[in-house]
Amino acid sequence: MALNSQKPQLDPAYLEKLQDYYAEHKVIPSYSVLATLWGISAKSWVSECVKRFEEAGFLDWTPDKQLKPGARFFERRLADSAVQAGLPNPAISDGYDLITIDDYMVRVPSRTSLVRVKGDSMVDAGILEGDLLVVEQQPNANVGEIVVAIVNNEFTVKILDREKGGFVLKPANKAYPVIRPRGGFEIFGVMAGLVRRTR
Amino acid sequence: MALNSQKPQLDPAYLEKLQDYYAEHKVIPSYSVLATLWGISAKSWVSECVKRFEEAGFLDWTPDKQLKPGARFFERRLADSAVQAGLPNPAISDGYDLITIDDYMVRVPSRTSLVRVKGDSMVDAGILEGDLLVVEQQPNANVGEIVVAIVNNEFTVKILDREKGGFVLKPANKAYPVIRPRGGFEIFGVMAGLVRRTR
DNA sequence: TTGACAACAGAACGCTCGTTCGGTAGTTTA
DNA sequence: TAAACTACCGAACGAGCGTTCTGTTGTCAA
Repeated sequence: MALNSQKPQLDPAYLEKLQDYYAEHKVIPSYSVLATLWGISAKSWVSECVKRFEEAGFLDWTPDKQLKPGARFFERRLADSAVQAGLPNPAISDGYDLITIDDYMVRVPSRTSLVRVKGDSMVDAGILEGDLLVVEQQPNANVGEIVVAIVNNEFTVKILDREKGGFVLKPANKAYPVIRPRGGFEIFGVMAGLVRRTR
Repeated sequence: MALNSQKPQLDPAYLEKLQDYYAEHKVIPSYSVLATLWGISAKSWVSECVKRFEEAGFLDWTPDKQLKPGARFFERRLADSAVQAGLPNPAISDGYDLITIDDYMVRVPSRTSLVRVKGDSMVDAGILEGDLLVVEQQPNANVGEIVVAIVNNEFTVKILDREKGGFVLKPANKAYPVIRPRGGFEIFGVMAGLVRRTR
């Protein structure tokens, strides 16, 4: 006989609408607003759906019994290069990996900060003006790493290298010279990643 | 003793506690929880403080009269290029830092997915192999935009362009040819940003 | 010394919240 | 064909919500 282990179905469209609402307002609405959002006219059914999302990890509760986004709420679909014919199906977690961008980028939140890139001295490393560099703050780095250094009281992004005279900062752009600051320089942190918004 | 200004004073410590609470739970709590959080025992006073934060732009209301983070709620120091004495300026600068990178990158969660970049055909646009492209799914795009297209059942990232024969896909790398697929191609979405991890 | 004012406390109130329970229509299962 | 299940609707209810109004205390300027 068929085992009745199938999980209650949850509507992906509901989750998407909630995520879009949250993206706009940064808050989880009340059940009656959720009802309107989802096109449902009974709060009792909203309650049931919320329970399912809760069990699936998309919603959670604060210690004060307030509804809040769950651990999986901010997951993004990672679409793979190989795609089956036609549109990828909208089903949750079907042929996709799910990650959150923050978890992906930030390993040590307390030491991680963002630095906006100025200039084009690192274009050959794929770092463009306006990009946000994810930087792990630390006072030293290895040769070859991309570092954010403080030179003349300004942040500068360069590749750390060594010459006979000591450490130098190499740009990734032939149009710029190697920087050899008198009296050395201070390392603010090491590049751990970058984020760029183009739209 | 510190002088009070003429404007109603708002306690920065209150805002910080709220921001910490929000960072943990991703939700604005109720007035009674706020009272506990702030060490206040009267909801009436919480109401007063909320009004001040609202006037200052740190809090706001949804169309459904629910309290939500305001425009300045996520305002933080962004490590700016101009830095003094080794430490970022503690004063609020013109830049915004974000609580989550996810917020920065994703505007429409339901239509946003991630695609890993293969190959180096877009290096001149600062898009390297292994980068994660943030893609807003939509079936069409404008000429000049960077799109993710489906060619031969595979994702490919290129610049959309137009020739007399119709739409074509241009790489951003002189070593690669322009792609003119027979029978056209399908557009999966438009690039909205990218994230790269280098460590 | 008085009086204005800012920073709270506390109670009272109407309204909205989420829960519960009972009902119905359509679809499977046996 | 009947029982079981799923997906919803609708009313009722008590608890908690945010507002408002009335104190109380401390500080400072006149």
